[in-house]
Amino acid sequence: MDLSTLNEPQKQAVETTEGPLLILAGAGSGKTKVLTARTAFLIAEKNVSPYRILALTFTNKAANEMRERIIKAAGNEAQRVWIHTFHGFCARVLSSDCERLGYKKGFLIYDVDDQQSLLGTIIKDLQLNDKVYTKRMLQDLFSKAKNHSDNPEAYLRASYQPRQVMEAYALYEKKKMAANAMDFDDLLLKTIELFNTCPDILERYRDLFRYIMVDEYQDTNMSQYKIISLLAAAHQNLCVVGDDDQSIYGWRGADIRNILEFEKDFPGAAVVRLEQNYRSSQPILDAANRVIAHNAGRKEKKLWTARTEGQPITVYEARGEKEEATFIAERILNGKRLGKRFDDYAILYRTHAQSRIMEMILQSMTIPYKIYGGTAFFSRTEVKDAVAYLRLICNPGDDVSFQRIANVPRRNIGMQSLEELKLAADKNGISLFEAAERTDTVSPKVFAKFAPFTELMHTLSNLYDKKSVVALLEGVLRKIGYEAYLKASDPKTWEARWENVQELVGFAQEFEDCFDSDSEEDPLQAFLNTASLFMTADRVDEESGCVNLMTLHAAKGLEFDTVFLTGMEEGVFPSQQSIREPEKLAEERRLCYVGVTRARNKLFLSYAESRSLFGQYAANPPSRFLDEMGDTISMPGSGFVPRPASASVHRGAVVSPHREPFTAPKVIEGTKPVSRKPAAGAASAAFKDGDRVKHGMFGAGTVVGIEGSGSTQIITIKFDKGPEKRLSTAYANLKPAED
DNA sequence: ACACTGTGAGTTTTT
DNA sequence: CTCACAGTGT
Repeated sequence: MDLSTLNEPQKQAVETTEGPLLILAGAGSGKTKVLTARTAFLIAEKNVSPYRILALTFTNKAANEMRERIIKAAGNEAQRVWIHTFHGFCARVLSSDCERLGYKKGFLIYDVDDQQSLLGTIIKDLQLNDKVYTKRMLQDLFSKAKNHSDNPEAYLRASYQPRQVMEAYALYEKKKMAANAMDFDDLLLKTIELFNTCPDILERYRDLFRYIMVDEYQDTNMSQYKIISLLAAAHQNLCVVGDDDQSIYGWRGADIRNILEFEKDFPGAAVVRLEQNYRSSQPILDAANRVIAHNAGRKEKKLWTARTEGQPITVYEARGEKEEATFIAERILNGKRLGKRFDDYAILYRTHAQSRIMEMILQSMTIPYKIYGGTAFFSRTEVKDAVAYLRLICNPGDDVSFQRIANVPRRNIGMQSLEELKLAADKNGISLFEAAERTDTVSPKVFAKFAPFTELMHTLSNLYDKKSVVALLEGVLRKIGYEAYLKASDPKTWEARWENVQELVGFAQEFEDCFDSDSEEDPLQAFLNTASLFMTADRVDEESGCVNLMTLHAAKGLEFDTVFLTGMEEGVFPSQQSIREPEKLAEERRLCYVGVTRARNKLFLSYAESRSLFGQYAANPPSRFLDEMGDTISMPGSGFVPRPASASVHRGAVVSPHREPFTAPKVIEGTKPVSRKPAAGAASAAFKDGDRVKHGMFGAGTVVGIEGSGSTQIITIKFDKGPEKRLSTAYANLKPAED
């Protein structure tokens, strides 16, 4: 096998096949390449059967990418390598043996929306104060408990949760069991339970998987750690890849200690550091290294690159978020003129809320963009409705789905009828569907209300030939007149919604094409579980030629030619709720590190003097992360005074809501504005290339570039002492030099 | 049963 | 500001 394209540490990581191995893979250091090569090496050089290799990832995307690349490197037999997400792997393990835990064959997977609606009924059932006990709060609490302990109930009790919470938890678990369903966290926990209570099953998998690899190890939680440990206990051939500096999911139960203490947990572990970065230029890496150095307790590593030359990082101070957005949009248009593509650009922000203004400005300048994240495909109402029909056909005991679609499309079934049915079902210990079909449980009136629905469901069930999910889905949509229903319910959005439904059909088709028809599994069953484990229908994302907008979290694992890191302000990034807690602040810093290292060639950091938050203007000082980057970046303008180290800064001050609007005067490129309002300082003076200027702080320099005009004009100056700087003419203290 | 109106809350979210 | 949801009115 040819390992010549690998560098020394990479080669070492590939060739260390026996025993525990920790690969500390810095950003952009080629970890996927190493994982792929390592798998190919095991198959080709060590004669390991592909199906004895288990590779675990977090996202479907990562799993797919790895599968593709492994097949490319090791040939078709590599298809039999077990490459799964943690949840997908657990779902697979459980689907063959869930009966050993008291589940019926073919359990359902409840996603967050299903959980929420179930919790909603529980809050009602237990008559909890819904101001104190919200769906969201219970969901977070239960998930936290399940992420931190394999005995969530004990965990809740140990944290002194009130009786109400304990009761809600018990009922939640009971109802889930009654519906033969598991939530995402259960998939992991129940797998542990299965392994612990059925030694024969654990033995089987231990024996099967001789080599185990885990991607993004820094993001594993307690359950995932336990699953890995159980499987790897005998042979210890466990290879984990990760970067403690990129651990950004602590708030979701990821335990950074898993990676920090790997060598303790698996004695004799080999450690390989991948520190050569193949992605970014030196200036970008310098800034990244500087920021992350402010975190304590790291696995020390220093990224380096052979690309020692590179464009300097640009820091931009905007007055408000509109100006920030305008600056970015202009830069992109400018780049486009110079031959860049729109999809070379990524705009990153801390929270989704920040995307609004960005979108607005991009739209107004007709720059195509796409937003990652937002409402996940399978969370869309119309998609969920359609899926709920399939779920109810598959499992009539699924009360969550029953409630969702009993009145969709409208069948004149309201709260009243539903409540009576629920009561009856509860009393008799049967499902809503069963209760609706029995004349002895509810009043004739209510029975009559549900009769058309239950009859419909029987008709729909008969459409299913146990072979084609697509045929079933299309039949269901036709029979319920879903297109007409969408049209009637919202004339503005029905087309997009119907498209989503069609997309679901497409997804089903894709699934069917890949589905092994010889398998004993019911295709519908398998389809539903696959769908539950997919956040997004990835194919929609293929659109190219667009500027990429996403949160910093969503950017992990991606790279772009040019990255704009926006909202670099205290209280925004780092976020307000993280500032006080050192652990959380450290995670924000890692998030910053992730953001910076997404850029290949050019990085922009921007902040706004004030921005509108919840309808008010809040002025925030520049992010401490800018300070922490030190002289690897240069701060703009004269107005910048380093933040005092003490916390005496008055945070979140609300400044006058009557500030001037941030709109730039509309001018045609090249003409001199007549600024509608004189900008602060000496800004109205016009500069041109080659002009000598004097800056209040940086001294004398030469103008080497001008972009935009009016209050958004940016001027690039090469200062005699020091580097190039980009300044806003409106705010920088600039004067024409006399010399 | 459904449409309307007022209130309150508002990170990040791989599965 | 802007969305989600609970409560009110027809």
